[in-house]
Amino acid sequence: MKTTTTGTRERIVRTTSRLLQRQGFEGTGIKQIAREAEATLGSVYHFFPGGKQELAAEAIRHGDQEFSDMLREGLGSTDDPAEAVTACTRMLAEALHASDWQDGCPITTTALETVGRAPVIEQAVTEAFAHWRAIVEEKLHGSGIALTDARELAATVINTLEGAELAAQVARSEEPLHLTGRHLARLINTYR
Amino acid sequence: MKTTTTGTRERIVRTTSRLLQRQGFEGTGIKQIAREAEATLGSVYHFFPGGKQELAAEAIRHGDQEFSDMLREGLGSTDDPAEAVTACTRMLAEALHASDWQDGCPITTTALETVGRAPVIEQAVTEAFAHWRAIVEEKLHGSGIALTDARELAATVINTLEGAELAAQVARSEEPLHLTGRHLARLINTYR
DNA sequence: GTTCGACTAGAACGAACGCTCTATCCAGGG
DNA sequence: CCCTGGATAGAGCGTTCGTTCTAGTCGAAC
Repeated sequence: MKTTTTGTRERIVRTTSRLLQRQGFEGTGIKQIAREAEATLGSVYHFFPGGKQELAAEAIRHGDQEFSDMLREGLGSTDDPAEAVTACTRMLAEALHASDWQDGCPITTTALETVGRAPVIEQAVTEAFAHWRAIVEEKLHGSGIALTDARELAATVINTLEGAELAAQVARSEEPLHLTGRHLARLINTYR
Repeated sequence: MKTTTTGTRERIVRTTSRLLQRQGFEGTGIKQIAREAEATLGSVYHFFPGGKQELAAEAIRHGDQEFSDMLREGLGSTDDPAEAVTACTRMLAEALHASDWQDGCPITTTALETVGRAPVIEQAVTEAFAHWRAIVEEKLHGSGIALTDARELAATVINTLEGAELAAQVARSEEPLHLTGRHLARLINTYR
């Protein structure tokens, strides 16, 4: 049955995504993935014959979608681009706090662990960052900011969100994210 | 002889620091550390009876010092605080490029992998971030920026540097760091 | 009713993991 | 000359790693 099929595959991907987010690539074992996804090793290698790397790449793409959705929701909450970005920091802070500071960026840890040594994963990471930048860029440009400025700002917004989320996770505090929201808003407003 | 003693210990710490920077905590084995530091397993456990975690914490403190020195050097290169920060991004970009995009922030990967699960390491990470913020804060405040503003800006400067370095590493390009330098300078200048 | 392919199931492989343990080395003090 | 204790050396512990492989289940197609 198709339903069961895609069900198992998706369960594996989602579980992998969550585990990579929380414990990274090297800290997550395939057997643990199978166990927590309630699948067997055979199933995992059936769906992902490329092994751990292929599975991780797919999980990164899943995390990409997840984060993209959140960005779109936050950015869509208001017309003002500066306020829209702070809405994103607020959402990130809430989600991070709610997960007891466990769920930071879904791909950062894996990205850092595999940079320069796992091309399949690296490409998924590169694409994810490009997607996120594009989403922010579109919002900023649509709010009247010149295209080049919007593109550059978008890159800095994403990078700063990454850094702030790391800081918030380590400090177990929403403050770094809220502060980042204020500073990014201030920076954006210098372009209008 | 004392020289030999401290020599071995320090060789182990430096090697661990470099390996954690490049492959993270979970991706680095104690036997690999011993091999590359030209020490034996016995020596490693002699100096670090707390095992891998104690060794990692010590390596984090070493990376803390390393990064602190670089911050001080970059920030000291000019009086203007905005220019001083871009000097740091320039130094980071050069170092990252020179290492073939391998040597990013010395502690980020390990910090993310162990957050919430290895208190000894977490504390070393927390202290490192605090040191770095303090260094930047002192520079900004010394340049005439109000204390509260300087403190907040310092936090954002460090967080943004972290995010930009990650982006530069993934993209194998100095551009994210240079761009961040420009944006941080712009943000800082709004406070004067 | 049989054949087939997608999927499940888990035993087994060699290698590596963190760590413990005993043995040895060797300089300085008695 | 022996003794002591910091430092070195590495075999070996039990466990887990990623992966491979064979066997079995089961619905659909002919």
